[in-house]
Amino acid sequence: MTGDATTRARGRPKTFNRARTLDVAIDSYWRDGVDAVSVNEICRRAKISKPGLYREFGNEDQLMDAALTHYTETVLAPVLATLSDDRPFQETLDTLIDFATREETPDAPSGCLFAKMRSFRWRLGPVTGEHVDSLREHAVAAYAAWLEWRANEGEIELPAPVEITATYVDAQLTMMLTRISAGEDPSMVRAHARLAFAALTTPNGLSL
Amino acid sequence: MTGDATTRARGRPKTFNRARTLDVAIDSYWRDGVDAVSVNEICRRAKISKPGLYREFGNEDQLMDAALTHYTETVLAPVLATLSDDRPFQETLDTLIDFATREETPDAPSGCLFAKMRSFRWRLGPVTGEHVDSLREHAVAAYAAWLEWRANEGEIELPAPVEITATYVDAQLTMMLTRISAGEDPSMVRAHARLAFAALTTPNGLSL
DNA sequence: CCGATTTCGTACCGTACGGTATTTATACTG
DNA sequence: CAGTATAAATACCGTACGGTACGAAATCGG
Repeated sequence: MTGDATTRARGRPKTFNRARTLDVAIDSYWRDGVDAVSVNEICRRAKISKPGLYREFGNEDQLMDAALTHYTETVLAPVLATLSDDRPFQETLDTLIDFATREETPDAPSGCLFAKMRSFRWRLGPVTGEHVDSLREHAVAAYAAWLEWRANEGEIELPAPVEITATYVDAQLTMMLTRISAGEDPSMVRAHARLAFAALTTPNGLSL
Repeated sequence: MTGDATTRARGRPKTFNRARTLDVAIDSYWRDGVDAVSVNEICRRAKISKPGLYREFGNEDQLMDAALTHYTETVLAPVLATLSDDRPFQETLDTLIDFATREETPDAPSGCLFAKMRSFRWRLGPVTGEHVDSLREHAVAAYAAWLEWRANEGEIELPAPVEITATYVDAQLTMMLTRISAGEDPSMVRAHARLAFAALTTPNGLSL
């Protein structure tokens, strides 16, 4: 019936900028940590009123969830997608390490919002919390598929059952992200990554 | 002049039990996390009044510092002391891993208060914060001395300069403690420890 | 211009925090 | 039994939090 491009407005036109608010929230959570940024502070930074934010997102839990969703789509998914690229094991691994140890830039803080949420798992609301759990499972499954693939290609030899190796990769990358966020020296973290992933790249695995 | 066993009291006798309050504080911080326990909550659990606690410890920062001091003396120091024992490398390493992956007991929560404070370094007050920094340096130095000792004995071959290897051991143990506190499966964490420390125990080190 | 409709933000609610002013309780001293 | 010294806890301070009631503002159809 209403053939217009957008549905014609009836009352006061909406001025709330959801995308911009979400950007501020993501940047704040990412840069300063989920626990250090309040809803009040996000409203201050985004220059919006608090009821405006609550009308748009519902509550703090759903705001975080929306931030995590958008972060996943724009940042995390491309990284995990590289696990499906048919490249040498070491190249893909280096991509992961580079992501985890990336230095801060004006538009992208160091570390990873998802990793920060994981380390605060027990403080998250139910929606965000379960979202984090599911993302974690998804990431581990992606690592497992990648590792089995490269093992079948004869490129690496799994030093332990694939579930254990995949969660090991996940744990090591998460730790690297945490340490980079904590301000540790990226070159030191990268040096540790070489040690941690030697278990995968040394031909004989471990003798233990 | 006052020859009595204890100095005779002049006013109302002191009933505040410092040791017991400190025990409650340590257990609370250790079990629930430094960030999750308020001064109010510690007073509630210790059944003391808030001014009483503030008279005894000064402020929250100094209370945490006192808790960390006592925890270090009673829990941490004995563990670090094992690094000076003349035992096979693998035995001492197993001791460290056992400490890091210990299950919770009624009187000792899993994880490590020091590790929990480290992950909250930037939220700590100045006193506790610098205490944590200095403890960390002390621990890394102890790891470095141990590693060099066992390398000189020909028991292991350092896969990287000793400073890097020592901080690697520190980082891995800290991560294990963090994950155990987060409720992860201890057997999984131990399996990952075997992978992480393979870089030290495999004869050839890494080929990377 | 007048309601009807929708969105806006000010001002507020209850709670909890770290920290303290002040009063009350308990002892010794003369 | 005063008077003094010390330590106890009640009751409060200012601030910040997550969340919302409610009236003001802006656009519509008539």
